[in-house]
Amino acid sequence: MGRPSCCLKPKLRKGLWSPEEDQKLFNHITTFGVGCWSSVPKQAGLQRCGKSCRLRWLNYLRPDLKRGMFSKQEEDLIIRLHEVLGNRWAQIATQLPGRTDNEIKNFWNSSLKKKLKQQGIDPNTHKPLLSEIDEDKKNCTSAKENILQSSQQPFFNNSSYFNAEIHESSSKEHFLTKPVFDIPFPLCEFQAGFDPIGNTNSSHLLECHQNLRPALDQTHLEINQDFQFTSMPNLSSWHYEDVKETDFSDNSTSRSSTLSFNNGIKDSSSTTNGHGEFGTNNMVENEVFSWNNDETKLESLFGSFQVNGVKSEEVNVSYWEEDQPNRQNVENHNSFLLTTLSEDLTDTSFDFLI
DNA sequence: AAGCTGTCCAACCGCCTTACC
DNA sequence: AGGTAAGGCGGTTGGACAGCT
Repeated sequence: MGRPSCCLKPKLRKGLWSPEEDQKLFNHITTFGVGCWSSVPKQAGLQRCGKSCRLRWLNYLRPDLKRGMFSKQEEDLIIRLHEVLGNRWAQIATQLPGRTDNEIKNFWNSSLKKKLKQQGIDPNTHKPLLSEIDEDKKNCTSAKENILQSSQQPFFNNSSYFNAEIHESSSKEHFLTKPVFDIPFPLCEFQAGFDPIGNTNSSHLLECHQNLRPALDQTHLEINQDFQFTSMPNLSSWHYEDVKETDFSDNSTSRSSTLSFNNGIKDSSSTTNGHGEFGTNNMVENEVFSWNNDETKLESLFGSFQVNGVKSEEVNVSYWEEDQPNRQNVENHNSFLLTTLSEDLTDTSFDFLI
């Protein structure tokens, strides 16, 4: 038996948050910042536990949240990150700006798992489902031939996502002609898509880098510049010069009324006191989320980095810089490439150079 | 229109880790 | 060193909603 839930304390509200509660919490956080969550309910006049307040803020009220449907790029990225990280939603969420772990988790459970299954991919292992593996075995002429093939095409053979639909020959060729470089990367788990005969050269990581980066870039580019809230109808009474009612039918699944604050507000990196006056809030700007740090996140995944204190060779990232026309090939990504990363990135000391 | 069913997602639960005393 | 509180995270639940019969 664990510790009793903090929400079991008497007089504490549970369940859905009312707009009034949202406003109280939002006003409190934007005014005082994030401090001790356990004291927030009392200070904000809420009959909630601190944990509930924290969750509400992180998953819903944070102004940096990106609402609406996941883009194809985000979808691809989630799949690939999941292949590496598993159900570590919080870690996955760090690579999707504006998305919460809860949101990603829900999206995975409700949509992506089904989609992968429909494609004949086991969402847990990211390998072909057993029935398909059996079918593959029938089609194989010999085990020897398989080994030969895998040694020549170390990842494609075992790739869960390698199929005619998503891998055009051009991208495949491009993949196979990648330069080789060695970095001291922890090779902890290569059960998915890794060359069974030990072809563990770092070109795979480079591929990972090269294929994922454009997707990330695209994801970041697509981040809505608007600063928006949903399901906070009472907030509409605030006065913003640039507030406008916006139709998000193109990209929003919100069932509630939606407000959008345009660029002017977001660019100010400011928060509101509820009266249309914006004051810079360091908490929002720096702690909760910093758009300026997006690049840092990307670099942390793909740029110069250190593993357990050992600096990598600087990765040549010219692929997406020189090969801009191929950016549309983002969808031809190779999800398996990330399997060259450590199974447990959290246990690895990454000293990223910013 | 009413009832049923499936889907989505916000929120809770319980466990683990960390910080502090 | 041990106890406690708080934060963080992943799994799960239940209500709201949409679609179908």
